[in-house]
Amino acid sequence: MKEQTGQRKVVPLEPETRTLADRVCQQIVTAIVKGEIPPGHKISEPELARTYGISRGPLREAIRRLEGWRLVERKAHVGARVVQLSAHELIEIYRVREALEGMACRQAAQNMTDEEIESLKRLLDEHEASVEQREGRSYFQKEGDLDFHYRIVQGSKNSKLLELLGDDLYHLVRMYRYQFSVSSSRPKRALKEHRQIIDAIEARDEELAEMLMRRHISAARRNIEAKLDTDNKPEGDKHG
Amino acid sequence: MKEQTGQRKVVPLEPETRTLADRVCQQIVTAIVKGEIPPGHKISEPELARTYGISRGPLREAIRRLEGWRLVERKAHVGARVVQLSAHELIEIYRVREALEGMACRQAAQNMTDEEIESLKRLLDEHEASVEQREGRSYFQKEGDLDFHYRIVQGSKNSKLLELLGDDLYHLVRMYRYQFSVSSSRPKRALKEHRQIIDAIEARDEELAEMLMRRHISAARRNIEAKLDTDNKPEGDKHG
DNA sequence: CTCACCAAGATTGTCGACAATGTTCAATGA
DNA sequence: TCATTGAACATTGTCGACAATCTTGGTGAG
Repeated sequence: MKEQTGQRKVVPLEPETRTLADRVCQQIVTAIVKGEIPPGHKISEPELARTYGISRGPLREAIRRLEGWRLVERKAHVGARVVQLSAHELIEIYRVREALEGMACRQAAQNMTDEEIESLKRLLDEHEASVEQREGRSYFQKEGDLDFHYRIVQGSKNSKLLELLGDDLYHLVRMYRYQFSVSSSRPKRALKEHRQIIDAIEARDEELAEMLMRRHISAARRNIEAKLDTDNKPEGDKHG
Repeated sequence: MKEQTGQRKVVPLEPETRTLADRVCQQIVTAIVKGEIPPGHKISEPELARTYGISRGPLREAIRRLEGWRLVERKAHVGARVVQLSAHELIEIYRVREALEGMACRQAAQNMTDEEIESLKRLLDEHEASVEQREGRSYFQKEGDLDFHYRIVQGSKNSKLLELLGDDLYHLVRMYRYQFSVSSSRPKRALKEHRQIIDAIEARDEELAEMLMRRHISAARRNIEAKLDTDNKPEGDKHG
């Protein structure tokens, strides 16, 4: 607003305005999501404090916020652990996503700007190129899929939806995608479904958009269920 | 598991096993929800530390968890404030509730035990008595309504749903119910809708149960929208 | 040999102090 | 008169130390 008050540079340069706890919180989230700190693993305060070169104060605050996000669970006088979702809970998350993102997609059909739609279509073009080239790096595919979903939720213009999905559920989904390579098994199929969805949004067909998104996530859920079944049943008991 | 190891009393009596930060966190939540700390109000660390008689350490951790729950917002080097929802955001929450609790109600029709259904029906009997007697204490009515919804969500047996609704959204809903006396305007109507819902659940009619719940919450949302309209429109601008 | 008990070590919880940043308000000059 | 500056104050951020609790390994009795 007021930039010409003096001839000095007014650009604050954003001099690392975030607090230590904020930064370390983000680092821990990344570490958890990437699987560097696996689910169920103990979060040792002295160890992490040494790792990040900070004292335990900000670290504990970061852990408390992660606790609020339900990425870690804490027991008094015992310590914090990364949450470990059962197969059942992972399925539950996908059911919640089905309801939430179905609604998000409906609202996105109402509220997304033409510009956002165009941008999202370009993103899908990139994904298609990536899939066709079969670069083998499933990383892009995994993150790309959530990028798509994230943008839909953004397009719904419902901030509460964005908080719930973006801050709570997507972290967990990401985390378990890194762990087992879930849901990247049918990239072409998924991409086709993404295109259908954005087409419905572009046509402002709320009904269809919601239905397609629900079906898309439902398919992903059944895909995981099948995978979990084949992972659990045939091997009997491992490492006798 | 092992209880008879010695002849001493093994009952731990739960000697205040919770941590200071845990207890003060709950106290702050209560204070916020009851409106003792109103929306948008500054959360002063020295002041609260004096109030609760603790040091700033545990207090800051409690605030960080509340930040994760999105009950407070924090700006670095400035402080934390209780979230202040715009009318638009409150409506957004009700839309999210519509999707989430609709699904919860469907799953409750699948998964609630007969015992839980009976218990919930008895709760509605209590509510009815309360409404008929018109005790005037709207407190029970307000809390009673959320009790009903909470039990439905519990009955869905979907733990993620319970976390999202019970820990995140219901706090906010409660908070704004205390603030303006929202949605207690049609207690008889609401009670009738509750009865319809539990009847559908008892009949294991998933489709109907979901539809009734969505309609119930949608009606509450429109009720709020109307209230907000009449609150904002007629007065023009208040206090010159 | 097994189990209970106990002591030492490690980890978590709490506190007070200091540093860094933001805010307020009075004094100054145009 | 009004905007700007800067200094004093208050608040937030970070740290190290101590207390409380849990865990672990060893010892001894049955």
